[in-house]
Amino acid sequence: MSQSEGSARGRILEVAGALFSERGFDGVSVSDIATASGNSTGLVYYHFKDKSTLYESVVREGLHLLEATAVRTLGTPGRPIDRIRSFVREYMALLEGQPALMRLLIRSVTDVSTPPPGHVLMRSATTIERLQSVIDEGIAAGEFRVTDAHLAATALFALVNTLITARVLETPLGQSSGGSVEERAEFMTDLFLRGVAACS
Amino acid sequence: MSQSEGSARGRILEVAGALFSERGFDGVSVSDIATASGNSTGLVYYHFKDKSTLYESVVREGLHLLEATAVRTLGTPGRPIDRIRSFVREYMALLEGQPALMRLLIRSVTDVSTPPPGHVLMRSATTIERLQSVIDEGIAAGEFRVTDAHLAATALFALVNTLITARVLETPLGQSSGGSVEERAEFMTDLFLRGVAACS
DNA sequence: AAAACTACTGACTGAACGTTCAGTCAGTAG
DNA sequence: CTACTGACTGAACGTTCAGTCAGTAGTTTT
Repeated sequence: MSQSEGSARGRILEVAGALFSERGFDGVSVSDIATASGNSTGLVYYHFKDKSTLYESVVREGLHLLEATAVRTLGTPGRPIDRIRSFVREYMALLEGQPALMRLLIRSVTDVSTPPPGHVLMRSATTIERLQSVIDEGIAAGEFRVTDAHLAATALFALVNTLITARVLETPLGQSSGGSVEERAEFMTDLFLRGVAACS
Repeated sequence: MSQSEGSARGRILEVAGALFSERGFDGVSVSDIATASGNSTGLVYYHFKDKSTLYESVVREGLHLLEATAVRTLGTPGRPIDRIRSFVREYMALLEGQPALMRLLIRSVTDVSTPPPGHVLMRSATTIERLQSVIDEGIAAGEFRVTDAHLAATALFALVNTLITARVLETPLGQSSGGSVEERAEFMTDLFLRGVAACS
């Protein structure tokens, strides 16, 4: 909010996120970030201890967004089936709207050497657990019939992430999976729910 | 096979694959590869034009393995349902047996700057197309009922890849999705086939 | 008005990097 | 013995990078 304090810092974070997501941790120099944000390298080191800390801050910010979506959609009362639907819809819409975030997360998962190691996976695990407990509720309510709720939750999470990943990665190649986010989200959720449903 | 000819070259390829998969293109120096394979840097440049070409060779080799599996399992005659089952089983088993390969492929997909750009995605697209035509057959035979065969194929491909990815990435974190490859492959295929089946 | 503090600059350093290259050496064919 | 090859070495190159530091300008405190 304050003009001088935090303004440059915020701009650095923003630019760093865009660059890291496109070229990866090693592919971006501190000087790149400084220049692109209209600052000096010294200022970057004034605000962030080192390059790793800056990267960590960017990832942490993105993760917070996703987690908030999971909590909001899965945590509200309602039928399991509806909560899952709204989770998939909003989660996919969020990531589709921020391609840089999705790319950044994929990168930070694969770059074991990169900080924070395993952080993204840990957060993903809590989202999967949240999904799992909703599926467990569905089983208890007799709406779902599935032998392993955790595996089912993982599968759903996999579907959501990979469909978005495919879209994000295809863009630079000029390909397209076709259909809007909403359409693909619905198709995917239907597929999953049919696979998981207590077939009447 | 021959002792002197190709032996050093093969060793370099092997070591490069292991290192690239763990630390990424930028995280590994040519000198690292030379030292780890017991050679000089000069020899690496004797066998490979440059670092990019070496990386490309490693990725290409891995892709060939996967494509061969897809062709073999999906190309043979038989019921669509059985071909899909055997594809999932063998594809997942192959990747689970070679964690380095899976990691390398994920990396090469995310590292747009890295060579060959988009190559892995293109190959994935052909596998998805192969899956799609099997699903189309299933629809024609009245075994499947699904509105978008391409999207369904993408979803299946997503499931396979992400479940394996999860396993591969979890390992260094000491977590585990539980169950053997076969069990998880079967659970996953059932989920998918039930979602896609012409519910009787 | 002096001192202290915050935000910031840009020149600089030492290490590490990809790549090149002159040269060694075992082997082979004539 | 000569001419030649293909595999291989290791030092050296130019460049890039993360991180440092002395210093400046503006504001706030004493």
